[in-house]
Amino acid sequence: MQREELANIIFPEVTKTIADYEAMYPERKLEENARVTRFAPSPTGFMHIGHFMPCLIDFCLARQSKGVFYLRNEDTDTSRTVEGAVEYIRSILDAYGLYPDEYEYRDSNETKGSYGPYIQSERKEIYQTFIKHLVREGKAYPCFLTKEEMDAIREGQAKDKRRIGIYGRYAKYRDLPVEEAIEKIKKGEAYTIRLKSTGDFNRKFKFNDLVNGEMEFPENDIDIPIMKSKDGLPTYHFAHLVDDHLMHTTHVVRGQEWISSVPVHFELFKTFGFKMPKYIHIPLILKKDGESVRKISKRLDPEAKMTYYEEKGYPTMAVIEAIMTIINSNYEAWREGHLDAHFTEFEFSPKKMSSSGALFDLDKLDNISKNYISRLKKEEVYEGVLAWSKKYDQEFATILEQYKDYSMAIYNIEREQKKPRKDYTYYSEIKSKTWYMYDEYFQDITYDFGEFKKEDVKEILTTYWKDYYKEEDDQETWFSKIKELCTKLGFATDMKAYKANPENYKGSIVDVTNFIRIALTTLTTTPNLYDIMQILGKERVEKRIENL
RNA sequence: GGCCUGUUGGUGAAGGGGUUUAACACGCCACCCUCUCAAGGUGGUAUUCACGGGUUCGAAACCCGUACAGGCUACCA
Repeated sequence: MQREELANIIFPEVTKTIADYEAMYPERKLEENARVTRFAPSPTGFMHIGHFMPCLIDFCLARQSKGVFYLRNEDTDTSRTVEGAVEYIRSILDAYGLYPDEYEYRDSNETKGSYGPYIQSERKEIYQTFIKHLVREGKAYPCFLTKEEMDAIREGQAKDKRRIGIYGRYAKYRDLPVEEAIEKIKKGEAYTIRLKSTGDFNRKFKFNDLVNGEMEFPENDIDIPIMKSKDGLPTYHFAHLVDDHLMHTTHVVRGQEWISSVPVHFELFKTFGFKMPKYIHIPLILKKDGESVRKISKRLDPEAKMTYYEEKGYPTMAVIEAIMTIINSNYEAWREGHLDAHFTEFEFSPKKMSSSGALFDLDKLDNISKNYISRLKKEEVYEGVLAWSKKYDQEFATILEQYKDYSMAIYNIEREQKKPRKDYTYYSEIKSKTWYMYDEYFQDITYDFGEFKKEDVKEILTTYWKDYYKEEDDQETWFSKIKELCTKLGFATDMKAYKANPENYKGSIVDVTNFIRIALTTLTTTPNLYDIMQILGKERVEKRIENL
């Protein structure tokens, strides 16, 4: 048979059959409704929030159903593959606690799972086995169209307002006699393998997407490339078919931009008679751009890249929380009732997902993060700032290590109470909110007392220091002493009385406390002054007042 | 050009024919509390669900058109 010969000429080294592989990768032994999901990034060296969101869903789906979540490296586009990209992806997954059950980390030679290889470039022979089968059956063929020819076809189609693509009469080589194809290959002509589509564009088929519900598409009639001429690797579509079949993926979670490929995937699965996985096409994350919106872009929008959140120092769990609220809007309500639960305990529902694109609201993230940090223990805050600083501010990290308990005391101001303070939104801003507590940063200070004369202020502070300050005072005593001082010096202690007749006083208690505050911190806004003074301790307080 | 999908406030959204005077959260504004902040409290923030038509006693919800927006239309994923 000539097709057999063609198949052997194209794939001389392929000796296994599809059945061999299916035997190698049998049905997984899992509980009834267990979901098998995968995170399948291309190793391009960055991680987009548009990849992270489906990954989170994959993880939840698998964990909630006692299923499997595996990592597959989609490196079929060798020109885009970047060194170290997989390590980077791994570092993100680790940081966010999204550990895959099956994976293959080539550099550290770690691998787990019996459905591998999990790196597509190492699966070449598997794909080719499937393609060889198609060629043998006459369901795929070598296509010798050059780039120039294809450009010309496309231009012609655009000009005639026809659909773009290699289909029908444009598929010049689909009916090329097999012996001619063999001859061309023997002559060394470049070719790609295309699927010989049997679809009819005028016929529709129904498809059920878990987010969008029932959808209708025209059948695919384009002879899509399934194997590239350059290196014999498959295209995405074909790798999807083979891998998700052999790895027994039950749910494919991907962005909406893939929805238009459904007809292609539908035909591919039908051609082999394989069962299609369920699809969850999730909404795109959009970005406001002037008046309109567009898909968020790693080039244009810094917040599209996961590194943005790391650099700013958002706790990873806060980022997860924020994305979960986009994924299912009832997540927030659930969280309120399950403060300590792990996010995977929330039951994700694709039906509850909006099918239209969503803007990622950074204000909302800030709020979530602020609340999250406020619920942490002082030790956790300390660890968080330290870890961030070690990476981005070594100097501050050294100071933090030197003053560990002191720093934790700062983070503990009004923390251990029912409604804790919410000062910090992300770790990178903590230094700018606490710098004055460290003598190392409290240098070359200038003070601004507004309308008050520095001499008068000095006098007041000296009086305070000599006659009133006692380190061991509790907050109540401390405050009543300040009031005494005010009364003695002609400052109002009752704000209402002061506001009614400001001319009767030199100033108010606000002014006096602010003198102290400024002397100790240079600022007029700080957390509770009493706490600040307690933490600074007698020595520092004295030194700073004297310094003035 | 073709195919597909959407359209409820500043943002995420709930709601799938009457209990919606459109939930909740974020943001914003005001006031209260208060030694400054942060927090907290109270209230305000869509007379209306892109527009036009229809179905109906009744529509944000159902149907049809229009407009607008987005995605895809690679030997990239």
